[in-house]
Amino acid sequence: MSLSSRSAVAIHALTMLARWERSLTSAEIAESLASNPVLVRRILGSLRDAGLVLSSEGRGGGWSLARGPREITLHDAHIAVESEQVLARHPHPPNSECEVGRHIQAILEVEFQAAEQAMRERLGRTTIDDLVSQVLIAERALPSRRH
Amino acid sequence: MSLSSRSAVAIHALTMLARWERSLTSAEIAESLASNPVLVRRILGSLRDAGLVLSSEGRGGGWSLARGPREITLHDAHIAVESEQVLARHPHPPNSECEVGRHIQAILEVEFQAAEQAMRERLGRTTIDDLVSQVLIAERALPSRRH
DNA sequence: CCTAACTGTAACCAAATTGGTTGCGATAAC
DNA sequence: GTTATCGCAACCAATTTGGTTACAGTTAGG
Repeated sequence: MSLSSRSAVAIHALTMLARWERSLTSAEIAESLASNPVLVRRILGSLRDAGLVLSSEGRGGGWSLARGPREITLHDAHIAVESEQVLARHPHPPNSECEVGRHIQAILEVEFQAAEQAMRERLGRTTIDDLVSQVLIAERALPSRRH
Repeated sequence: MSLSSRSAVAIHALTMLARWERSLTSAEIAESLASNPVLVRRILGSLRDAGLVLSSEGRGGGWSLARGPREITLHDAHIAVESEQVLARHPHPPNSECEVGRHIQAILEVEFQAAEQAMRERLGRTTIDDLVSQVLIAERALPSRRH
């Protein structure tokens, strides 16, 4: 299988905040995700720790973007909620008495980091604002009920 | 966390097969991995299904490369043992009554596939032969005991 | 033909992770 | 002070993971 879906949830939430341009509660976001508020607060909490969103407590509180949607990339969201390693390394060190075992970890580390970097670089090219634009385009393409 | 370490194990095994240029048993490979033969057979079984290695049963049997080490990339090993998706999608479909929920899955799918493709492309640039070369170089750099 | 050395595979295990949930305390607006 | 919100700990079932045991099937060699 793959990683957790936290990235998808985080990006979904960020897109909502950028789309509606107002503070949203964890309940509102949870409804769109067909999930529940606690899960949303968990993930948005990571985004807040990473400086992507702001939260305010108490009545009327909720979540809002900490910077413009053009200044938040999918990569920002990804690293905020997910561990750095996407490709898992050896579960434990190989046998150092084997010539391959002695060196493979260090060699693989370089290769895997390069591959992960390529993925991050691609994620970094799309902003939350791009996603909002795409949502609006997709919505316009729907058979409208207004006429 | 990240994916399973099957890729790392598969690449390790392929590198051994290319380095020693002879048939190896799952026990020999397991020893280098500090793991056990059944696990190795499981993973090498996937590599065989993908056409990367050959196995022969019975006494004197074991595993060997099905093609030259220059014709096997890290990407080949990766897709042979791991599911395609590296970035997890939504755990379940979002609420289609929300404008963002309606479209985010399809939009994210394109972005995530592009990011995964970038990673695969990078993995595809390194061959098992490259790793063997790097092992030999690293080994030569070690303080030798022979003099 | 028998035995030893292999692969193949099913069954099982403990540990970790995941998405989800409940409960409750803290905070702030009204 | 009541209500709406976040913050957080605790817990849960399901899944995945690396690992292990057990054993059947296959092949080479004596």
